[in-house]
Amino acid sequence: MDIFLETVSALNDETRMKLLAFLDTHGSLCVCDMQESFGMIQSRLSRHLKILKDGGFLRVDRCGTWAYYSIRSPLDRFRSEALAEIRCLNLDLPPLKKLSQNEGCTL
Amino acid sequence: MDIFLETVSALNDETRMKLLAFLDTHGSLCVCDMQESFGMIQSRLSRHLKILKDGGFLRVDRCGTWAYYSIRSPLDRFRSEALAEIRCLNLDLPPLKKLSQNEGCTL
DNA sequence: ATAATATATCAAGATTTATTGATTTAATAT
DNA sequence: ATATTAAATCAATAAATCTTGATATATTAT
Repeated sequence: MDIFLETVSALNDETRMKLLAFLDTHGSLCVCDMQESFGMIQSRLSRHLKILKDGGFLRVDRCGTWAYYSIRSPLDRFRSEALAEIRCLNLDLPPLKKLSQNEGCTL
Repeated sequence: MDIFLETVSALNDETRMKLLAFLDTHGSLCVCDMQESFGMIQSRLSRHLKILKDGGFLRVDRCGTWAYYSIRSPLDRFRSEALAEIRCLNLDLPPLKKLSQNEGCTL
């Protein structure tokens, strides 16, 4: 029960739906670029990303101090359907602002 | 967005997951029987059932003062997957206590 | 008409979750 | 070593949700 509730409650937030849609569109992004794109403070983003990761939606690749988040693949059926629903919502997403000049990492 | 969030937040509660599992097992039930089975006060159940109905999971058939709730059919893909997940959880459900002597309604 | 039953809704308090700003940890650059 | 940058975590407050008890509405029974 708890595991599924954790998955559901990860979905249960407008900010997190937009983050999923954003990562779905742009692939792998570091926290600072999402922070810049969404105009949110870092602690807020970090918390939401952790909830999405714990809910089984995201993977993290660490590279020095950078953390690159992306949508886990493959997703199970429930999470896939959730993502499909989110795609259909045509959420109003901010433009991607890439600030990080992190050439050292190849993911 | 709001419609899908309403669907997700309907799922986002342990009591409501159990109600879905209970109705999935027993079919169509009136509020008073669920109230008796779960040992919950009526206003609490009524509220949760409304949230599940507004979230698109349940239908209601009214019959005099009785309201019979059951799982909507057909469910769309997302809600079907959610129900499938809930079935797999093997939730600890109370035994069904049927009190209502409502023979007048044939649903 | 009155009483009893089934359900829905409302208001208040309790609980949970989200946001912010500050602090911490760790890696990189000077 | 010091400063800077990226990210995570913590504590306090704000906001949303859940629970309870009371009330309202509507139907059925006497």
